[in-house]
Amino acid sequence: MNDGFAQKLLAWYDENGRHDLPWHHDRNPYRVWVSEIMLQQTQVTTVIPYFEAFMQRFPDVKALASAPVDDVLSHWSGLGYYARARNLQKAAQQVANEHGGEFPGNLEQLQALPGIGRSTAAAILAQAFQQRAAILDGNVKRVLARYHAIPGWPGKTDVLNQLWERAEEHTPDARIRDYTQAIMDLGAMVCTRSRPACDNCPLQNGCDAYANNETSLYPGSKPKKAKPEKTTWMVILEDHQGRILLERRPPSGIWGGLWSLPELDPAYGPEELPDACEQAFGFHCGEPELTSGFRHTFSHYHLHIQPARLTVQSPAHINDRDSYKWVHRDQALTLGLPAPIRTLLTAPEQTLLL
DNA sequence: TAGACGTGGGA
DNA sequence: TTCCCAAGTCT
Repeated sequence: MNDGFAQKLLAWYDENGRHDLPWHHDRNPYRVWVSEIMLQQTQVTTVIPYFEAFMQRFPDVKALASAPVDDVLSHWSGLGYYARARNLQKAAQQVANEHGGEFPGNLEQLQALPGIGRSTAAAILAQAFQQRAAILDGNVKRVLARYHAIPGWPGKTDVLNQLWERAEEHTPDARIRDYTQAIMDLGAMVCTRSRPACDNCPLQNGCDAYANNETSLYPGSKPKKAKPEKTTWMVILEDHQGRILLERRPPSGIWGGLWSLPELDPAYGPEELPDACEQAFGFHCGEPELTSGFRHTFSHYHLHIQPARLTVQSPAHINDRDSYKWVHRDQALTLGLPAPIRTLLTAPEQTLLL
């Protein structure tokens, strides 16, 4: 399409875009890939320190492929969506073993790697290989939904298909790397979710939503549903050496693969916790110390985390050595922990008023 | 296809 | 306080 969309965007980008993000330096497929995975559903300012530390520890595909998975997860601790980290390493191993250590330079083979979908594959192609490919992230969805006044929530397939069609139309042959960055920058800096800066927008002339003074209607909002409330015991089991028991969470599900505090069924009453511990872990505990719990909000539900601290009375030995370990607090903080558990262990005064 | 999957910031 | 949602993908 030759309506000047890309040209206007590129001219704006040259003057106003973000040209100095960490992954813009030493640009290669590996760095571009890692940055794109980290940036999924995650804002730039959050990603930057994680990206820097990750690159220090895992400078190339080989380093990532051969690292212990716990090491990878510990560098992801606090970023969220931990399947991204597990898939990242799986993909690194596939690149190392099936592609001779070099990233494939086409859409199909990139998308075949775990964690890389249509948009991320296109972003890698554009940024690292300078090949024409259309991306469609949250920023681009917002820009295009407004520019073309496309109604409906982008979570619906037909809306999404319309957006992809427009994304493909506008994507130019030349300066694909800059264009890809430019349209994301416009969405992040000008065509923002609330109070877009239409006065500074290079696409104002031609924007259907602006023409009708209806920018707030696009993109259509997601249908709202009440979040369920869940409750759990999180037990802080402490042995006579001052170590606490950590449990490795199952590979799928919330906080998959991370180390965390053992959970106990919320149906147990406080006085039943010692027995419950004996049943679950095989050793006897003293009376629990209870504190006020706190609520943690996830995307799909609220979780009431009720901490209980118990001192282990009998000698502590756990059969499942792969899923449990005794560590001191300082050691625990070097592991991949869920953010609220990290807070609980780092700043107990905030949650544990003992 | 709808729901699962984290966390932090803005309104 | 509460809701929304951000460089999406997987099941």
